[in-house]
Amino acid sequence: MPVITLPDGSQRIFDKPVTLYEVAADIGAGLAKATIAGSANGNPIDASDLITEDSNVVIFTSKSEEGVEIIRHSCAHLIGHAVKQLYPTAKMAIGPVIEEGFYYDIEYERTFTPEDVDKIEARMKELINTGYDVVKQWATRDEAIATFKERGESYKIEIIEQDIPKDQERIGLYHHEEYTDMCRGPHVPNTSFLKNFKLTKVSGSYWRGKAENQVLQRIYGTAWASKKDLNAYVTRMEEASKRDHRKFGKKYDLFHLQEEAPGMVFWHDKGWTIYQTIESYMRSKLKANDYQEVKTPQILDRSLWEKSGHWDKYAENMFTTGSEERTYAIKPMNCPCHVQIYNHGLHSYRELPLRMAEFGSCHRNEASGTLHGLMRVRNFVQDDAHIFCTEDQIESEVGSFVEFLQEVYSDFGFTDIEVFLSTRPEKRVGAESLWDKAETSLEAALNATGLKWSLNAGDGAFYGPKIDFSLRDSIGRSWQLGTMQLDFMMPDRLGAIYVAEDNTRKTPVMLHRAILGSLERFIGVVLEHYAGNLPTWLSPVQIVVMSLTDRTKEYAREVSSALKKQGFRVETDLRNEKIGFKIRTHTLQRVPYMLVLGDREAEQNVLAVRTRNGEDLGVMSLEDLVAKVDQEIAQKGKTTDS
RNA sequence: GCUCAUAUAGCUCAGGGGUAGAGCACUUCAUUGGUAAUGAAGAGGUCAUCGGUUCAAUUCCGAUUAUGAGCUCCA
Repeated sequence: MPVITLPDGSQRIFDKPVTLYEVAADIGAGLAKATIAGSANGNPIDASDLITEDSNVVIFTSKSEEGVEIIRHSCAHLIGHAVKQLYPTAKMAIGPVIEEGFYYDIEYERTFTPEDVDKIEARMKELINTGYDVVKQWATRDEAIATFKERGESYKIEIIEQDIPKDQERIGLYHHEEYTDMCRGPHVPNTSFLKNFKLTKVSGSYWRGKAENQVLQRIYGTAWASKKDLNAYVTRMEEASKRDHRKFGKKYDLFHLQEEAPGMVFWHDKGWTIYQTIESYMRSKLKANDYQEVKTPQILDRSLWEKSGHWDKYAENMFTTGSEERTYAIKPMNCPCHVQIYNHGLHSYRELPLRMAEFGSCHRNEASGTLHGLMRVRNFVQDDAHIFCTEDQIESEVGSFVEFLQEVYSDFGFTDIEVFLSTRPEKRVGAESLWDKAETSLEAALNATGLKWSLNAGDGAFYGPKIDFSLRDSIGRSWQLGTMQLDFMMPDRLGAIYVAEDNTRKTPVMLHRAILGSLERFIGVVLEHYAGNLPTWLSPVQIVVMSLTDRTKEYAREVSSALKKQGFRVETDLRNEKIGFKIRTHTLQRVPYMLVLGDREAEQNVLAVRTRNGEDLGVMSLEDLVAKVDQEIAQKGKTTDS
């Protein structure tokens, strides 16, 4: 006699065990038809599963997040059905759901080509159109093993033997006509729920993600509740690839990378202008927030890195070099250097917190396969700083840092910030008790800021736990930029001390912090965020002055030099070309303001102003333009211009 | 680093066992124009690097380097 309680609190009483589907049908025929799966007392169940006891039941349709996730999971199974029909010798490994989609890892004697993927997708569509029922069957371990043995699915057997807990007796098998897959489920009851999918790519992967294992082929796909959602996803992906910062790097002549310096950027004039604009902005912000700025060496003797712990825990990421039988490391971080500066002279507690910033060039030997444009490089500069303080000051330092960070992000047009707390990783230095203390105090400081945060267990730095700040860009992608890392280890290892109020010598706490992270990466993020339309304060060229005919060349030169004197970044286009051509060129280069100077303007000593968005601002005086652009620059990224 | 793919002019790309082509950009000439492409001519490439096969390799094969996608989100 199960009593079913629905999310709205209403109850339905049945005189015998019922399936989820029957519960839905009892509520309404429409709901029954839309039912994908559900949950009973919080446990996900299939539509065909029997509910035997009193339960709180939730029904998932394609309108719920759970429903969409199940659709994706079932699509993965459908890859299996199609692949086994087309390529009977393939072996299916695992087919999980990922963010916005799914994949299936498959072993096959040759690599799948894009044509194969097209074929698989076409077969999947055919199978969906037949609208067959997915039949679930509970099996014992032995039955499941026998089933997969018969089918030659060795990966499935390995999963049963190695991954499914020994005390779990029931295993869910899902029959897609002649194809059978194993899953904890739940799954859709019929393939007609799977219409809105698309296979996206194929790539290599390893069984269980380990490089020493069998190489598998991974077919990726995406699936959605409706055609509209699917199309929106496809558009979003296209939009993201249009925004690729590497394209902008070439198109706007900002930077390049070349074979001889993998992962290290050649900044061209225009890219370097953006870089310097950001760096000097940060410099002024740091001054305003009571940071001192320093500069330290790039190459230091191995002994220092041994003391700091880097040589031990970070060796594979460090470049080394030698001279006269000494070994040096090229610095991957600035922190040990900052402790050296701190250690010159004796500090009183009265001097703390002492905030030390450096735009120091660091090198990290990232694995070659991970390099990616400006986003993942081997040589970069962070807006790095270390705060030496007492334990009591941690909370207020974290608090003022968060304020500082929010201010900076909003100047770049970012408002959507996510916060993560990362705790002790496997590879670490320092006693457990110190880690306990560090994690507790960082968490307390984080709570005091009132920010919402989530836990990222095991993701801390080797010397301490950290808070990471991610932000979402204009198309919803998340980028981890800012960080605040608490370090009880390094000051002690490198002998930093201060004289406390009671005249004893104590070890300060060190906070490693950055707001933009690597400037290289940050510029990549900003370029993609604005889709190349940098706000005027960041634009490498802010105004272009164009002569209409050779008669107005001289006037154009005068205007141009007057604007340069005002501090604007100005280009002068005196080429013997038609004005339409010049406008096109500079519009495509996304220059915010274009000045057309013909005889009329020269006579009246005015400027005809046009924007990169095709807007004609009409005629104005030089003073008016200066005021307008100055005001826009002062607003930084908080403009609505795009 | 590993798997797969890619590498041709400054850029975007076509081509193919007998040493290469387009568009844009560049240079020159004509044109002096009013808000997203004036016309004509010209110049420009050791076809990533190093080997192998071949009468002959940019093309086929191998290695190297770089680049791209992926390699974590567990049946």
